[in-house]
Amino acid sequence: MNRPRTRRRLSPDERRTELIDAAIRVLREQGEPANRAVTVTAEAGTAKGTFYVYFPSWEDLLVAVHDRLMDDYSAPLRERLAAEAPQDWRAVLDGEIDRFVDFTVGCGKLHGAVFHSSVVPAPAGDEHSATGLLSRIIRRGVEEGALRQVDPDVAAGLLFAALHAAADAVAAGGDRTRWCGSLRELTGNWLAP
Amino acid sequence: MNRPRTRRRLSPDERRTELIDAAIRVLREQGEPANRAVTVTAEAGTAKGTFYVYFPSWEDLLVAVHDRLMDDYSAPLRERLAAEAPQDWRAVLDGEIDRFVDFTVGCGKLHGAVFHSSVVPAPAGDEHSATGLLSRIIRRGVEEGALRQVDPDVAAGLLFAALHAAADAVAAGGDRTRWCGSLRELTGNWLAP
Amino acid sequence: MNRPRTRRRLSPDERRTELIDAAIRVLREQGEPANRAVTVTAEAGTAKGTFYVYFPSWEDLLVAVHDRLMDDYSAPLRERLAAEAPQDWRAVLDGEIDRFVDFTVGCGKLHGAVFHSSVVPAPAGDEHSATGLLSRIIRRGVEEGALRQVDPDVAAGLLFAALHAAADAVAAGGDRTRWCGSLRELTGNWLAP
Amino acid sequence: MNRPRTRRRLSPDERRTELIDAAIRVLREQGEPANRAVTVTAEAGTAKGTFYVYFPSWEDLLVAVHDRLMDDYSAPLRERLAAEAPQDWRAVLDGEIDRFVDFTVGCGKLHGAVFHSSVVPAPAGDEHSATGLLSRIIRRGVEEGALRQVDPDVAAGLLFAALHAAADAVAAGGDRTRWCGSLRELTGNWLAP
DNA sequence: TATGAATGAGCCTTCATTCAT
DNA sequence: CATGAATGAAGGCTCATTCAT
Repeated sequence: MNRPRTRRRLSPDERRTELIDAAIRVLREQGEPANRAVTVTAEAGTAKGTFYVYFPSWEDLLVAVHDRLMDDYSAPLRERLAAEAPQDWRAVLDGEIDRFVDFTVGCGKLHGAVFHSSVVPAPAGDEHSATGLLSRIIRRGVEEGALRQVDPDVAAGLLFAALHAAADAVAAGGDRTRWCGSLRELTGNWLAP
Repeated sequence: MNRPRTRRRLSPDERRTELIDAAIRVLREQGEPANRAVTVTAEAGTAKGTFYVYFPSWEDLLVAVHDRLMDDYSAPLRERLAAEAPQDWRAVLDGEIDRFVDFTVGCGKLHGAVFHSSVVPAPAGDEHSATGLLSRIIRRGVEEGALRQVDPDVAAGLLFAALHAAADAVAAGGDRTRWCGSLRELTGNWLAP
Repeated sequence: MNRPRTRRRLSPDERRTELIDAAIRVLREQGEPANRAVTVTAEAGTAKGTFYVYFPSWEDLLVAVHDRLMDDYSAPLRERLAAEAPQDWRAVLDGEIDRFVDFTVGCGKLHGAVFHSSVVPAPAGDEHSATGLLSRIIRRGVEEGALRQVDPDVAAGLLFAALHAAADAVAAGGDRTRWCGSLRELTGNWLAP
Repeated sequence: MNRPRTRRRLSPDERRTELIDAAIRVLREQGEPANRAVTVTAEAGTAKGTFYVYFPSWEDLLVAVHDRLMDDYSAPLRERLAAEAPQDWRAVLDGEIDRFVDFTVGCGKLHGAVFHSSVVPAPAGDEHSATGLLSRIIRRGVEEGALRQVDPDVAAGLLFAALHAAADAVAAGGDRTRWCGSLRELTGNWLAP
């Protein structure tokens, strides 16, 4: 009687990836839904119980989503940081302003769920966190004389907060040019050597 | 513990105030608890049902708590803004850095529950919101030549985010001097005319 | 502080009457509301607690409402029954068909709340109940040869049910002429001697 | 009493049936209980939450119970109506008087909960409703000359009400012979051609 | 007598998680 | 591995009733 039409047999990695993909779609559109495991597995086209095969709890999924997004976002930056030659870190920061706002706005409601969550910790030193990346950029900028002498970790925290605020404001309907412009003015006056 | 044998009959205003006070105590120490109405009324020494006499839902209480905190915090600033004589708005902002961080750290877990909540909206124009206040300060500063020409609303949003980040960091164990110092450096370079 | 604008001091009977009036208004329009004591006292313009001064419980109010309605409705019938001279009881029953349907339709939602309620018992012998009245009419009709020999109590029960059904149907939008006509046909063939 | 140590996993249809069965038992004996979901699931030997897996609300269960009872009761009638040959519809109605009273009395308190409920609507045309069935019987009877020319829908409504009243009276301790006899007299005189 | 703030038992419902199949 | 029926702890909220004023 209970004949599941197709018991899609995937490799664990594929299944896991599908769940994360589904979660990203759900979070982007609805934010954190009620009945989280059900909503995500329905979106992924699997059974409710499958959720717990791959993630002991919702928070574990959130961490996985966070890591995925950060990896995607930070790939070009990590590449840049891997290069040892001096670079124009001021320009890099300027570029990140737009890129970060675009990224955040594109995330829709996902952003609040994943990044404002107290669940996903962001230790300053973690190179996979947003502030971790900014911190490394600023450190390089300071070392290479492209930026004013500031405390890289603290500056990264402040900058990230400001970026965040701008992105949220734009996502909420604020004027993109105005926010990004002000942000550029802020970083310019603050971090120029 | 306290078993008041008799009903304490209070005026609605007093009871409401007691409930808000109790909620602030609870939020400060535990953050948002499970069984919210029960926890708050127990702290207030009243019956569970009394909660719903005064607040149709938890969110209504949160709004009341938010308003109370903002009113308390903003009282001196509103006074300053009421005065028409020119003032040293740079110094005011510098002072707010410390005052805001102190305030936020003193809020403990309350802060996240009330201010990160999507429940309590903070329209830019609202003079009772934190950004609304900052915006008015910055506007005055710009008008009176104490601050660089910036977009007051946007600048307030960015500044508030940075203040917030610093306060959160200090609350989480960060070095207060370092964060406030960096913040002062940021505002100094950014907003000095 | 708590100064009730006017503490209307009425004689207990007036107060009681006002509450019953208010209950009838409420029941007619909303049927049995949620928060019954509150709804009725609000309609009556008194305080919630006053309800319990006059009625130990909702059911007691229902009984009072029932008695009031029945007294009003049955007044002409009781008068007729008091007269000892023989009467055309067939015509009386025919007339009651329309009067009862009018009455019931006019009651709106009140009807279901008060008369379908298991709370208000209607002992067959009770001359204040609808079936009690019908029973006495039928008994007189049988005794005076105006009606076929039937069991008065049982016939009253069946007739009342049929009247009720017709009234409910008309209240629900059924065709009045059709229902009353069929009812007249029923009683005619059934009860004619 | 029964503590099933292990989860009883059934097909949805079986579980649903068990819940409806349990509900019928409960309603028959207690009428509509307080804590409805708990009472029914306890009777069914399942966990409270299981109720909501099968019925979004109590009213949905009531509808299911109603349908089940009507299907059971009406099965022989539907069969009769399916046959095209003329039948003695007077005798059928006479038979239904006893059968309906038996059925209703056997329902105990269930009857009021399910059939007096405003939740379960009974449109006149619905062949699964009691009046719908009676209506079809009367229509056939009229067409085949076994019954007087009456409006089938209206007559069905009136007849059903009378049947109901008799059944309720018998259930409440009334004399079965008296009520059924009077009912037979009523239908005889009313509907004989 | 009248008031309306206060009470708390109790019902409804959700949903994270388990586990028999 | 995958499934989805089953679970039950937990929280939200209502409202009949009480009682201090």
